[in-house]
Amino acid sequence: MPELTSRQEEIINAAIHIIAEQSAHELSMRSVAERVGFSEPALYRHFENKDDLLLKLISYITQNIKSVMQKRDDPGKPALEQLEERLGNAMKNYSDRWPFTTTLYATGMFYTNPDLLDEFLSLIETSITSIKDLVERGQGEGTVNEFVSSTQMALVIFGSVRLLTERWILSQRDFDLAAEWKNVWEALKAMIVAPARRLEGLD
Amino acid sequence: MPELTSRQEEIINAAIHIIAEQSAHELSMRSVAERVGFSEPALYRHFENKDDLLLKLISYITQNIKSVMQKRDDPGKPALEQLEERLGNAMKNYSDRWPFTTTLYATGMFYTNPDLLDEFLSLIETSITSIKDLVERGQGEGTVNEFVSSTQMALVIFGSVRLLTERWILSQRDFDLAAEWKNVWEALKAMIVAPARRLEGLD
DNA sequence: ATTATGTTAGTTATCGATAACTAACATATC
DNA sequence: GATATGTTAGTTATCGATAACTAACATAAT
Repeated sequence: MPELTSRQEEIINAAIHIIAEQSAHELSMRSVAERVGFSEPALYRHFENKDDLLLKLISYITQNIKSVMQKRDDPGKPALEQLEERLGNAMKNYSDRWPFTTTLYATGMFYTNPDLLDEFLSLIETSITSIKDLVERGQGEGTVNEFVSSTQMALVIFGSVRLLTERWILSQRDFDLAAEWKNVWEALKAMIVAPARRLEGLD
Repeated sequence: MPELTSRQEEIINAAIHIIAEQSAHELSMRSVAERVGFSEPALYRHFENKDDLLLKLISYITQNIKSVMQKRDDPGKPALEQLEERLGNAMKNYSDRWPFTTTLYATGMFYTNPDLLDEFLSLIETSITSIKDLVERGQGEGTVNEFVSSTQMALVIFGSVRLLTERWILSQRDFDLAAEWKNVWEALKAMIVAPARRLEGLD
């Protein structure tokens, strides 16, 4: 996680808004300079080259998203509740900071740069692991079905997060992401709870 | 679905291989012409412009993927079996025709063109609907949990498909997609089966 | 306190490379 | 001999990047 100067952050935010409001292939050193309000060569005072800017931009975004998913585990609170809260927060964050979200999805695999690929993979693996840990604790607490592998369950849950978000972006954000997530989560919860609970209607 | 001449198909396949083996932003009329073996202006005999090529390329790919997901429903076969077969086939298709798959994910949201966005949205909605229909029939047959909305269930299932595939691509396809899907599907099946069946271990 | 020196952060002008695309011409096929 | 399909040679626009320069400011030496 590279330390950014306030100028770098300012430039990166300009770039993010270009990608989100226009498109990824309209992102150029020129368009960024124009948006941030000074000349193009000045950007090279703050970033080595375009790739450097892009890499720092991506890790700026992934860092932000990771920080929401990787909240400290509060052992006092039931795992299932905590998972619900964490995913709800993540969705609210996606929604509030939609330029970040849009940029993340827009640049997804656009680039060949191996450092960028690593950044994406790491974001996905971090998110899945964070979910998996809570799922496992939930299995220990008897609230989550323990006959399904926690790894697979985490993938299924995070897959739902990603797909709903992708549809939201493709539809130009024309529905309420956080509200729609509540519906998906209710369905998901019914699918992952421990069998006994399910029959007794304790969920 | 535009009819393609064999030349157009040849050019499109060259473009797909460039995106898959190099990257989306190395796709230019020049690189396509080079790969297909003749000069750049010749491409304009077959496509109006780059956007036209790109749009036909995307719909060529989505058409191919849709055709696997939209198989005719065989009412004789149990819905759950049929769903398993269809998703397995889709995964095998993703794996075998990986340049298609990689291209689809690489161009995902790269472009602003509304026609391209529609093409992507349509692919996702078609896939989800196809899954939803089988889920609903499964609920009618009593094999699938009917207390969870079929729409949400379909989203969860297709989300798993997408996320696994995305990880596979990001990891440079370094695991066996179809084999890994079997594991995910087993977990998924345990999560969607009807409660009674689950307790009786009839799955 | 003033002068000398160095650093930071901006400017304009320009480079070579490459992008998409076009006009004019050539050839082959039916 | 006309139509389809290719070529060569060019245009214009834009890209990332660099060179040469300067204004503003901090700090150190005299």
